[in-house]
Amino acid sequence: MNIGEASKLSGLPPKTIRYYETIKLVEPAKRSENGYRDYSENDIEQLQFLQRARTTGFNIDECRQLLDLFNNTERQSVHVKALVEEKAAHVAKQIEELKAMHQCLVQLANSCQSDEQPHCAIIDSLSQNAAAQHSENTRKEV
Amino acid sequence: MNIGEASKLSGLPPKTIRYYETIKLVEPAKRSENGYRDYSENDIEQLQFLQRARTTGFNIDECRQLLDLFNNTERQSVHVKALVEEKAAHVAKQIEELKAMHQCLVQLANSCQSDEQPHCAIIDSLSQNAAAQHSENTRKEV
DNA sequence: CTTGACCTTACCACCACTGGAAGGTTTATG
DNA sequence: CATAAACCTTCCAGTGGTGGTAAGGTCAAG
Repeated sequence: MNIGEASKLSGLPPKTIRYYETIKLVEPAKRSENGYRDYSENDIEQLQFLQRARTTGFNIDECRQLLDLFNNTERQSVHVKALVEEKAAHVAKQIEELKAMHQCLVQLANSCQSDEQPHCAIIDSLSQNAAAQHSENTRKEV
Repeated sequence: MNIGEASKLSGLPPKTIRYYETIKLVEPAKRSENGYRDYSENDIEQLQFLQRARTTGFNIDECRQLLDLFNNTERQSVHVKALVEEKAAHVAKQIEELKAMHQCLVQLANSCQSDEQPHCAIIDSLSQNAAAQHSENTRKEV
């Protein structure tokens, strides 16, 4: 089957499938006589696996490891779980960072009196002395 | 002052400062007779402003807008606030997405019996039919 | 005089694609 | 049968925000 159909079945754009081949994430597909890539059922499975793993949040390197485990019938499930848990911990950390960032943004927004005047506590806060936002009269000594 | 000191005062690596110049995020710095970049107090302020805005989570394009507002004494604080609130909403959305991803990973990890056997519910779940994980005897008809 | 710490430009690499150009092949339609 | 549309191919460039390196100029200290 051609790359177009493989794309539909796997949910990955043709470009991405070719890209995965160039970075050796998947084996190069067989070629038909006309030079077109020709995908087997097994190839499709791998591509679907990758599509799911990517949308689940694994990056290419992690997908490579998962795919190795996927293709290795000697695998031990404890290894797979370790990989997933590591990833979960990483995502949890990202969430914490974003929460902090969000909190910071909300505080900034709240500090602004939001009118047609040029004076803005957000600008003050991002400029010069971050301490300024802690004093009530956020004065413009700049 | 040279770029090294500007770097220390602003918290931005010299590379990043030069990069900001090439993408015209900041005005090109004056040059000393020897060709070295020469930074003024005002330049440092702008760089510090950028450093804070970046670590607060604004990307380059958003920094460009913030910097315009920073430099525009005719600004209306309501515009600044709008920018920050938009960003906060965006970050909130990112957090939700990551939470969903985290939830998915945790479920995957929990579904795995984690032993030395090759059979693994995580692999099953990422491969072929996601429905397989719902049946108890996740058989290998593949 | 030499060493080392700075500075300069310019280029490649990263991640995970995505878009486009230029060209070959197949299929559908007139 | 001619042509056009829809495929397919490879290759090149760009994204964001640096990091790293190279090759070279400048400056201060011993």
